[in-house]
Amino acid sequence: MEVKPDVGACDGPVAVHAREILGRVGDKWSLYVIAHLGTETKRFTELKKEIEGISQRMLTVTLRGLERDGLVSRTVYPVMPPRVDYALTPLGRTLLDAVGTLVTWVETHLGEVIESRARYDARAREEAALAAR
Amino acid sequence: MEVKPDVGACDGPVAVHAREILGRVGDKWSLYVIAHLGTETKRFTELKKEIEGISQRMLTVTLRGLERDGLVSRTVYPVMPPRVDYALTPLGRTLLDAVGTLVTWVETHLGEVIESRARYDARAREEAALAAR
DNA sequence: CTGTATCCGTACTGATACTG
DNA sequence: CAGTATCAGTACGGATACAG
Repeated sequence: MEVKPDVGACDGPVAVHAREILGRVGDKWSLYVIAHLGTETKRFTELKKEIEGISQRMLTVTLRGLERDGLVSRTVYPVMPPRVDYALTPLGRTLLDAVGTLVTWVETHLGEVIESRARYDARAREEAALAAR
Repeated sequence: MEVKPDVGACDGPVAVHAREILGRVGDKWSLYVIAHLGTETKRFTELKKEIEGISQRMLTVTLRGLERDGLVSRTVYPVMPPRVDYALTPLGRTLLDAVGTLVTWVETHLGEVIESRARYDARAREEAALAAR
């Protein structure tokens, strides 16, 4: 796929709003929620269990944001105990490709990034030691 | 492309570190810097001018982070006035696809997201007004 | 079960001023 | 030109308690 090297270089409406959208998609949890939902329908507690480390609050906040943006649908069943289903909307499902690409990239190149960090930090420590003299 | 619906569902090392990597890639500015660099080499000020709204500090911080992760190379020319060139490394260039997919998605679906937000907010206001009685 | 409300520490951010 | 240093405001994120 061809990459557009000049996102936002033009100052049209797209550039103006692009950041807040990426802010949603790129925030700490949204990508995880989207990836975990995939094409399935899941309940609140299912997501909570599967997405390791997310707090109840953050899951709620993230789901609300995604719902507001039309990426996730929320279905409440008025039963006791309550039951709420979440699923990607058609719009949300169009994001799966992009998310999948990113996730695959991370899985593929994670090792290289970690090694690069280690090298960088080692070099930084050396230079700091040198400068101390 | 096939999406893996269960990122992090397994609790291996990938799941452990995936978030910090996505944290780098998905932070407020990294995607912009990567997209703007593309396959070109650019100077600090060029990037500063092209990426609307970024502060000098944040551009520095972002570039340092990307350099640490091995995604961006930094070349200093010891001349007066100083000149520093930035470019994507081969590793960084492998990210262009993923970034491009996301950027394209945003450009394509931005309108739908904004409309959805407007609808959601309008509905929320109605319900708030109803509840006030 | 699926939330909401609140508190509180921290990390991020931008503005500003200064340097080689 | 290309940074670094500092500081103050804010938004975020987690823990906890409580409710429908």
